Parts: sequence; structure tokens; C-alpha cells
Amino acid sequence: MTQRLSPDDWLNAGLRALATGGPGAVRADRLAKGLKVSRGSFYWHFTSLGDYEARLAAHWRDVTTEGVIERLARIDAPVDRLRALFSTAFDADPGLERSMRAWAAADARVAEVVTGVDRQRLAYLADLLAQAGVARGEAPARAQLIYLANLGRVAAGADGYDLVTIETLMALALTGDDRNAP
Amino acid sequence: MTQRLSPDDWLNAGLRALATGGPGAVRADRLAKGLKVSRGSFYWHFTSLGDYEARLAAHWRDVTTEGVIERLARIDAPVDRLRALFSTAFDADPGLERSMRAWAAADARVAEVVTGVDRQRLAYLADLLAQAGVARGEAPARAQLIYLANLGRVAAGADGYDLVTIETLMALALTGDDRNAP
DNA sequence: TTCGCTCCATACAGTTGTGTATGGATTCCG
DNA sequence: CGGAATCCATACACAACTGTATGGAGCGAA
Repeated sequence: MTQRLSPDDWLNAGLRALATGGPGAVRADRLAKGLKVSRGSFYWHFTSLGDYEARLAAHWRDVTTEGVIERLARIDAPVDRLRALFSTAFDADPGLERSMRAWAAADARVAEVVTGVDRQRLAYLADLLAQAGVARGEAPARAQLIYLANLGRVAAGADGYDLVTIETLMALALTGDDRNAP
Repeated sequence: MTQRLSPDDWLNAGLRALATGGPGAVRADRLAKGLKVSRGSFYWHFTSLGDYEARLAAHWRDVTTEGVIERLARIDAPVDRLRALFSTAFDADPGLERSMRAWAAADARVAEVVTGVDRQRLAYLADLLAQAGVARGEAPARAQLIYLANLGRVAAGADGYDLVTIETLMALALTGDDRNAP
């Protein structure tokens, strides 16, 4: 009955710990207590906490890109794809995203992963804007502005900023204006 | 020759530790080592680490509001005041701001201070926009968008987002459009 | 000078967490 | 069934840090 654990079990538990307790909650003993096993299991699957942290960051990168990209690829119209992208951004767990930024501020290896993800997302968004009809010259700057606004929404905890909605971002993306006019 | 320290010396050292090493660097023994004294001094000025943390958060709130507000109050034209506000936002230490967000994610009392500062800044910005000629109905939403974009700029580490400048925010603020046209 | 107050050093106990070593339990497979 | 590999528990040494207790140095005032 005592479930044998896989490395992924530990990594998913790490993501949960990050989302709720922040980087400070990613500790071998606490994770073990949460999974109802001892640290012996942890040190069987991972050579050290540093090793685990590196794999956890990579795991976060994987789960937050793979699924999204595949799902968006099935949508034909660029404008619909754009709206779906914003929708997933608004649906994402703010706690996890915020914790990753916090973690990156204290760990250089994690910072490398986060900036890599940011770069990838930003390039995707800029390309998508161009497909949606935005002039090639304006797309990169507008992508940066929109991405930063969403990053701020996540960093702030997403409370008290309810005037910035998906529609706001859509209007800003397509027309360059924050008012809901096409 | 052994300098006697004041509480403010400890608090300023705490801000430096936050900016460079993150919330994890705010420890009594490390701060003492940095100030070349023993923890005996720390526990003389502060009853506990929790007490120190609470005062440190309040100290951050004070130093990041008082000076700014006074300086801006000396500028007459609303548009100039707006530009000066953005200028200080771009000049602020991203490391400290980012660390405060990271800290807030892990500590509820700090989160309260940070959201309070955010609320105050946001209200100030919205009011300033209205003074600069933005329609009263549009000012709050536009203030949120601009504030979030700047928050994102800080959270991202301010590297690789060089297309979002003070001019971008000025254009967005005054015209609602991100292109540099009045 | 001498008392008293302020500020700091030192020493100790307790907590939390890491990493390792060793042995036991379980499962896979010939 | 019977190894053999896989996975986990327990115990230990070690490190970082907190909080307290106690004593001592320095300085101002009477």
C-alpha cells in the first residue's frame, strides 16, 4: 500500500509547494512529510537538493510551455489564438508564477530558466501579433508592453487590478490603444 | 572606535541585504557580520527577527514614498510631474523592488505593506493622469495598465525589455496609445 | 571619581534542515 | 521459488541560525 514514488511525483509536489509556500517551502524534509515518506526516498531519486532544484525548474519550464503551445496550435485564426493565449495567461496559477520570479531573484540557475521562458513567450507573442495584422515594425515593442503588463498582473498578486482585463489586452494588442475600440 | 549602531543602521543594512541577496539574506547573524558587530547588538535593538522584519518592511515603505512624493510636489506642470514619476520608477533599484515582492509572497505581514504601497502609488498615478488631461472615466483603468507594466518591468529584472521606455509609458498615459504620437 | 545607563560580546541551548550510511522491505524476472 | 535490483526507513554527523542569559566596556551626569 505504501506507494512507490517516481521522480515526477517529487517534482509535482515541488510545484505545489512553490505555488503555496514559495521557494522557502522547497525543502527535502517538508516535501517528504507532505508525501508521507522519509527523506530516504528523496535522496534515492535525487543526489542533492541542488540537483532537485535544477530539475524542478526545468520541469516547470516543460509543463508551462508544452501543453500551451500544442493547444494553441489547433486554433486557426490568429486573433482567436491571441485571445486563447491571454485566456491561459489569466487562468494560470499566479502563486506559481510569482514564486518562480521570487526564486529566480535568489538563484542564478533558476533565473536562467525563467529568462529563457520569458524570451520564448515574448517571441511567440510578437510573432502572433504580426500574424494578427500588427505592423512588423510595431509588433516587438507592443509584445513587450503586453507581456510586461501581464507579468505585473502576476507579480502583484492579481488583486485590485480588475480594470485590466483580457479585453484590455486584446484592444492594446490589435489597435495599440487600451480602449475597447477595434 | 567600535561604532555604536542605531536601529536605522540595522534597517538600512537590511534594505541592502534585500536588494542584493533577497529575503533569505535578512538574517540576524549575517547582518551582524556585515556590520562587524555581534548579534548581541541586534537583540538589543530588536526583540526578535520577526519584530525586525516588520520594522524593515515599514522602513521600506517610508523611504520609497516620502522622498518621492516631496520631490514631485515641487514640480508644477502635471505632465512634467508624470515624466518625473516615470523617471524615478525607472531609476529605482529593481533588485529591492523585486525582493519585496518575493518577500511578500512568503510573508503575509509584508504582503500587507506591499499592497498598501501599491494602492497608494496607483491612486496617485490615476489622479495625476486626470490632472494631465485624461478623461476621469479612463484614468483608473489606464493607471492600472501603466502600473502593471512597470511592475512587470521590475519583476522581469529589466533586461531584454528595452523597447518599453519612459516615452512608451508617456504616450500610453496621455493618449492611450503606445505609439509616440500625442 | 563613581554611579548608572546604554550598548555590545560571549557562551549556551534549542531548532531546522542537509547529506550519508546502512539495513530492511518490495517488486521484477529468470 | 529465489536472487537481484529497486525503493524506502532509520540513525547519525554536521551546519546554519535563533533566542536568552550574563557579563563587560564606554559614556554622561552628579
